[in-house]
Amino acid sequence: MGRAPCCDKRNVKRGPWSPEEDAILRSYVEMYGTGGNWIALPQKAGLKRCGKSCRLRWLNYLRPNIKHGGFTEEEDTIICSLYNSIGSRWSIIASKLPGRTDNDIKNYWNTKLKKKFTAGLITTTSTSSSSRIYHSLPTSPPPPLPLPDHLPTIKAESFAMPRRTCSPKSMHSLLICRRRPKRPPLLRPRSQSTTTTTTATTTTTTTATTTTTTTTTIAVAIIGLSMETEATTPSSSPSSASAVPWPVTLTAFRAYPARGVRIRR
DNA sequence: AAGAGTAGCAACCGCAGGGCG
DNA sequence: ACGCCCTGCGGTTGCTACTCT
Repeated sequence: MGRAPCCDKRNVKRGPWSPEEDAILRSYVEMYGTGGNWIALPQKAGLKRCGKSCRLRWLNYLRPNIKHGGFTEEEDTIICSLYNSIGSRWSIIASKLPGRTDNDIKNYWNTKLKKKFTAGLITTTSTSSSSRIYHSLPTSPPPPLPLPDHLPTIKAESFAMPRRTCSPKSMHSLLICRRRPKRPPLLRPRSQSTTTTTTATTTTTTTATTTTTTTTTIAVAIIGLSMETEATTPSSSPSSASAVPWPVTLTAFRAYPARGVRIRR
């Protein structure tokens, strides 16, 4: 039996978000919350968007406390250390960097940091033997290790998935396994979007969210690595996290030029 | 000045896995 | 126990802006 699509793609708008759509989504979520159902949200809010698209837009762009660009050297080091240790678990890495999204970190890594890291311009501060081993293979995550027979069930709150409880199997998958094989390239249709050009500025003061540092420690224990992540991620400690109210967030809307519609290959 | 090449990044996709009836 | 629904994740695409020739 095939999987039901998350939405009717014929009737949803795709492509870049317009400032108007952003405003609608922001005001709706701020007023009513997500209601625990992103699928139903766009209809309630009056948006012709897929629920997944709304969620993504909110999480990566509209949500308060989001920082864009301007990665500090300290953040670079944290990202590299964690990538060195756990590979491309962007959500986990993002949970260590308040105000950063996994998408942002992923993009930053792919476009800039990977090159700097491979060129040796950034060094991780981890001194464990395993980290040293993986440091020699900076572009690859650690290889999969055998799944132990008896693993405890662990609350996954610190994995930025508060609703979930990780079974040993899913924890293994989460930490080690590649999720899926590569799919063939696809030329996706892009929707046309409005041509409005608006610049808006949103100022948000924030209170830092305390992120526990147990995440990687647990992960490391499970996969049998002796990693000193705690020591390598100074900004992730609860005390320092709460002591650093990260700066005011400036959100500038981009211009949204019209784009052509492309046909799926 | 114009075209080609490259970088940056927002957004999309499909899948895995947990929740819940 | 089972199957559907929904969320979250990581990989990828493709458009825009920038740089180079």
